[in-house]
Amino acid sequence: MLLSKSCVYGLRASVFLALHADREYIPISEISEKLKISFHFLTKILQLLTQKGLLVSYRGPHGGVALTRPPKEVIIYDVVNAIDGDEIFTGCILSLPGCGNQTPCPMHESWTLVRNKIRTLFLTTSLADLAKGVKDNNLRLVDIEQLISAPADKV
Amino acid sequence: MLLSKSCVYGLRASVFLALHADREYIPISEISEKLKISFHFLTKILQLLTQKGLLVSYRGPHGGVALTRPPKEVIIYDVVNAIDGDEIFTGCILSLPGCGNQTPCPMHESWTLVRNKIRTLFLTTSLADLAKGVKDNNLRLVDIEQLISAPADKV
DNA sequence: TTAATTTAGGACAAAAGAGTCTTAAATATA
DNA sequence: TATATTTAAGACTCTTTTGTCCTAAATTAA
Ligand code: SF4
Ligand code: SF4
Repeated sequence: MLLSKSCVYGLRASVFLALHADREYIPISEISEKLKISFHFLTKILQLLTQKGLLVSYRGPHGGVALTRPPKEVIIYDVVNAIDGDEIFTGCILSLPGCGNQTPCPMHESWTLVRNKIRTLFLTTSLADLAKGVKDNNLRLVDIEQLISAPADKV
Repeated sequence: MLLSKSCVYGLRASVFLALHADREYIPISEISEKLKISFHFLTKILQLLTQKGLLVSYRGPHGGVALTRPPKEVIIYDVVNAIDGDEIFTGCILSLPGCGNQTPCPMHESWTLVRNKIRTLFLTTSLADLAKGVKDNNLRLVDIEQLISAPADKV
């Protein structure tokens, strides 16, 4: 997988939070139910995002998590970087440790070009962009088969 | 990692074989020593490439492995596809199973564009291209630190 | 024919990723 | 204060990936 499972779950949950940015804290249990992600696993991932400063959390009744910044200001680069690190944006294709621009491997130049496309995509896409796609075009964040079995729960 | 370890090792070994395409069968032990890859692990990977038809193998003294086709005709897409499958070329970024063009997620369009860049790079790069880079520009296939400790073994 | 070389194949172990579960701490409300 | 709600933290299990090791089969050469 290009992104780890944790990262994908973290991204989906972040978009969900962006879609509900008008509300107060949102309990992780609600996110996990709506997005069909294991509650405990998602909790761990969101704890990480909280530690990295992307989310704020609040314990107790009416508690939950919320985005620290408006969805427009949160680029998905930050979400990915917080969970998976920046290897996908800066790493190499042949994975030769210790190489650099002075002694690049045969794929360095062409790979760097493509890698920058990936980087740019993640740098220029915000949670608001993704949330807008979901709202405007009636898109979805959960598996289509799960949608079919419970269409009322569409997010 | 974008590509699995197995895939990276398989690619490096393939480029090594391209660099020695004029020779007969090359023992896996030689490849593993020159490229500092575990012999037994590399053997497994090259067995897979042999099963997929990218290499031919021959047992016994003077045996080893060799490319089935001239390096110019082997695109690295095929090597990656043989080892890691085509997920990197066809897979999605949010990993929602069961989605499609009819019901794309918010990142589908932009991601498809970037993904095609990756695909094109791997479709248009041959083992000969990589081997040429190694020969012409004095590049390398092994970790630079390993080079420093044994510069005579440079490949 | 015997010994040496080399790939084939599969069992096994270690490490990392993914996921589950339990307990503790914080908070709100009755 | 007591109880319910909710995140925090860490132990634990399961699966996949990565890597090691041993034996079998094919081939060459003495
Ligand atoms: S030279 Fe570039 S592509 Fe090649 S191994 Fe190094 S960072 Fe990766
Ligand atoms: S719509 Fe496209 S990018 Fe989105 S989950 Fe499906 S394949 Fe992936």
